[in-house]
Amino acid sequence: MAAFSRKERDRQLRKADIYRAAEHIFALKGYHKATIRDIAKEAQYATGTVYLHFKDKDELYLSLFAEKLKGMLSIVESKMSSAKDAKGKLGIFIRESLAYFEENLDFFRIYVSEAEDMMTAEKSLRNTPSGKKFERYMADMVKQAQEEGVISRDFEPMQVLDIMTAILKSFVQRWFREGNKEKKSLVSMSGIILKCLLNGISEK
Amino acid sequence: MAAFSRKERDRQLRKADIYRAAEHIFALKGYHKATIRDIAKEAQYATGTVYLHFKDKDELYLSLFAEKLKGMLSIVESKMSSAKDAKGKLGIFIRESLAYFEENLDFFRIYVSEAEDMMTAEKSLRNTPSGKKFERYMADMVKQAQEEGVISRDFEPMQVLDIMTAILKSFVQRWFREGNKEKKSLVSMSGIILKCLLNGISEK
DNA sequence: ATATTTTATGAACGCGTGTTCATAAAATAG
DNA sequence: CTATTTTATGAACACGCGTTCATAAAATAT
Repeated sequence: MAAFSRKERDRQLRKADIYRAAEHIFALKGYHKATIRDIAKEAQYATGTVYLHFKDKDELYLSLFAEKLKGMLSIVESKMSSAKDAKGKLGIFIRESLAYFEENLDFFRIYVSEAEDMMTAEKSLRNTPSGKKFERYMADMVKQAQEEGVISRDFEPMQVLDIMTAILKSFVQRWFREGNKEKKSLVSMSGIILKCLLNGISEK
Repeated sequence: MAAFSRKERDRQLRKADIYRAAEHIFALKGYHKATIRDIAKEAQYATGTVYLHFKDKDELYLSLFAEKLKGMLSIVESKMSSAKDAKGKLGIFIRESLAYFEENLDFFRIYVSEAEDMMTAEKSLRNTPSGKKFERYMADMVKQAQEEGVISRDFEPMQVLDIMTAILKSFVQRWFREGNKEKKSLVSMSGIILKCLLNGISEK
């Protein structure tokens, strides 16, 4: 029993080594460009050893991801419970999530941009004449809105674009996920999206 | 001259065939899982023919992406010019973007989730006990907030989570992009993020 | 009709990488 | 100390896929 327990502990240590290495390599190169060889080398094991602990690359990645996120959720949730009203909880959720990100920067680079290679597409547009032109146009629009007192000056114009894009994407994603193609058109959601963007999720 | 022009036209037609096929296949399988063979087959050409029109897979993907987005931007921009104030422009931006998405569904499935295979990570959490538990916890928090009159009932609880995540991600992404690790901590942005989420980008 | 140039074809090549497995090393048991 | 079981190793294998290229077909010119 004691023997088993030590062996098991050893096993866990090895697994943790590999986890750490995987975290680092995945964060550095993204899922596709990270190789098992990379990870094994970083952990100072031979390639095959990784397979003594994980069924395959997918399992390694997914379990790593799940583990991290689980850790974050449990911390965030426990901190949230100290607030009594929902607004307080919301604030804590945001602050504690950010704190956890900051303590696990390596990892959350994955979360923020899985498949960062593909982002080239969006980036490449930003370097294109028509892309730059559009960005300028939008930035000007935002500045105008700020002068008109419609948009707060707390945000930089480019940041407003980021936020707009993020919210838009989130609604479209949700729409795809629900297969709403029959029920409701995307365009019909314009109103609520605009409201969400301008006034946030708060009442009134 | 006429001969040249017809040849050129033919060439463009072929290229368009391949574009269409690529759009379809990329949208269906994502960048990595889509193969040149797939695309060629869909376009009813031989594999090698694709390379008569595009240097490599990357160029095909990037130019497709740039072309589509360019088209969208020019339409959206032209429609926006008909509004005089910034708020009107904003509304048009959102509506026309959505309309363009809807007319190019195949393609925008790419845009919305490049590398959709990787999303498995986030999804897999949603199927995990602790993930489900957390979702319930957050949903309850949102409901509570709605009862307290803090969050509008216009949004479903789950949708609020989506929006929160999207905004959070957008801020973190920006932070990474700017390499602000020295200047400012992530946590210090909690306030503005909460404000953005609750009250949107509008003044006051 | 024949020769010449252009375009299309898809089998073959090269390479990267996930995964396995025969072999060696280490740990444990007797 | 020897035998046996467990664990580690990394070369070899398998496979998918981007890319090329010798060959064939089609188009064009003579």
